[in-house]
Amino acid sequence: MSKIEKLRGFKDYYPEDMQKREQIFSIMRETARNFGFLPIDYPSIELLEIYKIKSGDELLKQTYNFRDKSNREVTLIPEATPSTMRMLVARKDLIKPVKWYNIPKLWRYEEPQSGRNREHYQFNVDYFGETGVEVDVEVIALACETLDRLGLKNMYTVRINDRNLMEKILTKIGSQNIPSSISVIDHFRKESVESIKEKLAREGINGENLEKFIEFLSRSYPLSDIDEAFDKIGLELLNDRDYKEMRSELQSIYDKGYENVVYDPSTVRGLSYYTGIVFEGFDNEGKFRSIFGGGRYDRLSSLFEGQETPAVGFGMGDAVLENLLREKGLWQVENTEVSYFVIGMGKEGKKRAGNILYDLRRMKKTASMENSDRNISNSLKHASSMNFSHAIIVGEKELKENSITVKNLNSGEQKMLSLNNLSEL
RNA sequence: GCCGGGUUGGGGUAGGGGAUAUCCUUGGGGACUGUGGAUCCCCGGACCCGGGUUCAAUUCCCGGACCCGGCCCCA
Repeated sequence: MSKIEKLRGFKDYYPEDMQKREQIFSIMRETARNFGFLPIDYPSIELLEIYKIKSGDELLKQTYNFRDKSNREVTLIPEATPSTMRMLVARKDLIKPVKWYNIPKLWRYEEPQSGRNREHYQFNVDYFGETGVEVDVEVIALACETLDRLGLKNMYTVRINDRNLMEKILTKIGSQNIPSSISVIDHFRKESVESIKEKLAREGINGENLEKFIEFLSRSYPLSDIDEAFDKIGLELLNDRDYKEMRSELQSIYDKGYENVVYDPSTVRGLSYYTGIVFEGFDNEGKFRSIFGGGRYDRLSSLFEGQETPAVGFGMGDAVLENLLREKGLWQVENTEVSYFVIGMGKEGKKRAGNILYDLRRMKKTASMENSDRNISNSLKHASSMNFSHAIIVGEKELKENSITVKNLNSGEQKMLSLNNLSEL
């Protein structure tokens, strides 16, 4: 075993996996572009300070931070939002709305576990400067469309909720501490009902209110069941503005063809800065952590010394996505690319093969050539195991006739082609 | 930071206080100097690290590293 070891929690990517990753990333980029989002990028290291603005010590403990040679406290970026915010508030001339995406590498210093490494990529999308149902919908729909294009249609469910609505419910049923109650609800699926009840009781939620609320939390609601659920909990919220907005968002997402979306009161997201809609995507079987998550955070920009700018966005990590795609048998790359392996025989043959190789490349064809002294049998074996779609053979016969032999390695068919007609390939 | 389970060639494994460490696969080569995937043959390649016990440790004990999973946290 080598003494040069990989760092804990990091992963290598060999071509067989890297090709799939690149394919996934191009689907993400293309989908974002189709939705009118533009690419940005930012450094992988930031001053530790910018994470202190919106987060507590807990996050700082989990960053890859260090002092640089000028003794500045810096960190490998643990999340995308602060850098994006920094860029947004630094430019006052940007035309609104600002629609940005990117796929940064992020780092977190914590114990590796399933779907979580110390380094990962996150597809990050943000929409700044506008509010309203259709804005939220656009962001959620982009997440859905991306997953659909990855082949996951009907294999995931988006759970949405609204922070404002949740706060109204909590107030009405007697919560004395909204943020603290939110964080109890955030653990709803992880802890026993008894433990949740006990904690909510401590927040001031008791009696019939508590029973009804627990029942309300216990399931999620497709479009058809929401009114009934809100009627049943009896808080007279059916005509509430936030309720109606949440409801029409659900309706709109559904109408756009993304039907696996439900209202889920237990989806609240742990983070304190969300101000409106929050959402998370899960695989239908509930085997993995969330595939993506996000929400509206209209007040965050003001913490970065900018004006208050409406914002909604999501992050989609590569690790859970990879787990899910592997489980669904969607991790293979179907190699449909046409590629050539040029085999020259003898000194003259090799020389000619070399020239053809570069002609092919200038024609934007993918091509390599045999540079070992193998016999033709082994060369073909090699070309085949390297997944070339075609072999081009240049031997004595071809040299004489100024031609090449093109062999399709999948079908076995082969034909002669004059050098003058190389463009017919 | 905490808890559980692991670690034998590149991958998957067998074994076991003393032996040339098993088998499959991958990789390289050949049979096959102008036609691949089959078959056969040959070759290369491993006991995670450190300490302890012992005449002797890859095997037993302790510690560490790493891997898998869980907790905390989740941006």
